[in-house]
Amino acid sequence: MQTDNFIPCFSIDCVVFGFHNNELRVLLLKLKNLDKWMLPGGFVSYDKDVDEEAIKVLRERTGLDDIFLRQFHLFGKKDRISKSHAQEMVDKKVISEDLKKWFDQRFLSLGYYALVEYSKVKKPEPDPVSEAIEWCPFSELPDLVIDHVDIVQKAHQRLKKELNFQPIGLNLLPDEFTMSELQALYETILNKQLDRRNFRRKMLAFDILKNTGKKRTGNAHKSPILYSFDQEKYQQLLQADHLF
Amino acid sequence: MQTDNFIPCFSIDCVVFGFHNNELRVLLLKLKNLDKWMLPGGFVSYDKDVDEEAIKVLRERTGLDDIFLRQFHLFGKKDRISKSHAQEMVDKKVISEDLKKWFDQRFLSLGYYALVEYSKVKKPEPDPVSEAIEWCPFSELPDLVIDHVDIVQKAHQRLKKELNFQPIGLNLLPDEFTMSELQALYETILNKQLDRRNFRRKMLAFDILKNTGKKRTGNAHKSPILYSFDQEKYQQLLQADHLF
DNA sequence: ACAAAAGTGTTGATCCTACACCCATGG
DNA sequence: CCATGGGTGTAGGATCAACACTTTTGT
Repeated sequence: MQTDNFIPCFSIDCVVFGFHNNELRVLLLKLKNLDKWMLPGGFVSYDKDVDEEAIKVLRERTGLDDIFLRQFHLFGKKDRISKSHAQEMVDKKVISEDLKKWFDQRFLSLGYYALVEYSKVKKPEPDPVSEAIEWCPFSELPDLVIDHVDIVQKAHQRLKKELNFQPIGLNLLPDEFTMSELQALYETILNKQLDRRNFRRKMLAFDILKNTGKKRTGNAHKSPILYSFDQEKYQQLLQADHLF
Repeated sequence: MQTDNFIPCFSIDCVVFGFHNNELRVLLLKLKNLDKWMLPGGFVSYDKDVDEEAIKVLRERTGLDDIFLRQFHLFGKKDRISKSHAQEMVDKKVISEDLKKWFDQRFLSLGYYALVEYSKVKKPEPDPVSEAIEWCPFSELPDLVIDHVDIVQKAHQRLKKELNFQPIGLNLLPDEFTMSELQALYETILNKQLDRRNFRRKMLAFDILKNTGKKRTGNAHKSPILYSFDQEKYQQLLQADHLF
């Protein structure tokens, strides 16, 4: 790692949300030789926009390019990283000795959250510091380094709030999906039950769903209609950001 | 200025909103020897929380301590500061030669916005780089350095959005105020007219206003009731952050 | 007495919520 | 044929927008 190119004391952390088996999940890296996990993140080169670097992190980790990605908070407490953190990383051979100085800095970390379609993410090779990359259920996060739990929680709070202003789903669901699947997504994020019939009515009223004419069969019940998003109207609504 | 103590490449900018003569205003500094203005801001010491430093900037500039202050965006474009900016500051003797190196860095700037009560702010002495400090009308901002116009605009956008989630006014109005004054504040921020009667009903429904029993006289019209905020209920509502 | 802002109440439209029935499908 | 989830409609309540009349004050 060429740390000379990086702006010092500054990092990026990305909370990547996916949705699978009716469960909200977060993409996490397992640190080598340590029973701790971390958010995918990185540093900012002197000649790159901060947002660019965040996009790069996402691309490297998920292979996805056109992604919903939002900056949401700068974590800047002076003692957010414990004194022993870098030393422990060196001791456990997570990082090499010569990187200790870099990781021993005080870091301000800018949090981003991303919404991605679970199935489209090719699970990539772990990198030099991590031995695994996994989709962990949001409801039972493993031990995370530093203040990464706070970052995930704050990202979720923000996501919940944004639901009031923005349509959501285009980035989290497959191209075709049923109304129930869309509802399950909302219920998971908001962590509360919604009325099936009212939900449908409301969603259709937004006029961002296209009935594909197809149905999903094989479910031992009535076959539900498959919908897709009307990309154009969806984007319009995203811009508008009026209340939902 | 002891730049050694500061985290490099990182600054804070504060958009301080005030309300006076039915007008939204922003606190700005006029640069010495230059026909440009800037937002009050500062840098972050290695041993201080970022939020602490923002509070400090506000205290130094307004004399106020207990202030509504929110982080809202990190401005991180690589070319947000023009190459010639630092040189110009040196040429015009805004900063001394030995500070050129510091100001020639690439800076990421964290934007905060604050709401303050205009009348409580003692207009302080300008500092070494500025020759004046003024409340400029938001609707007709002067020439600002770097991307400070964008920062102000984005702060205003965010403020508008937050109005949907939070009560506002406690920080922008004097202790006692009329319903019309409160309405004028909302109308100014939202930049649209509201119905007088519906506004009153809605506000009273929130149950955060106390009728002081007093009236404002001397206006050649019916004397309006003076209200004050019920601090306790106001704070409760702030926490709750449900929709307004 | 009058001009102008302040206080108050009502009505219709709209939106949201709660709820019940029939339909289709695979087992 | 039946269990189960999927599709549809409706009635009551709450909320919001639009609007008009009366009151108070200084001049």
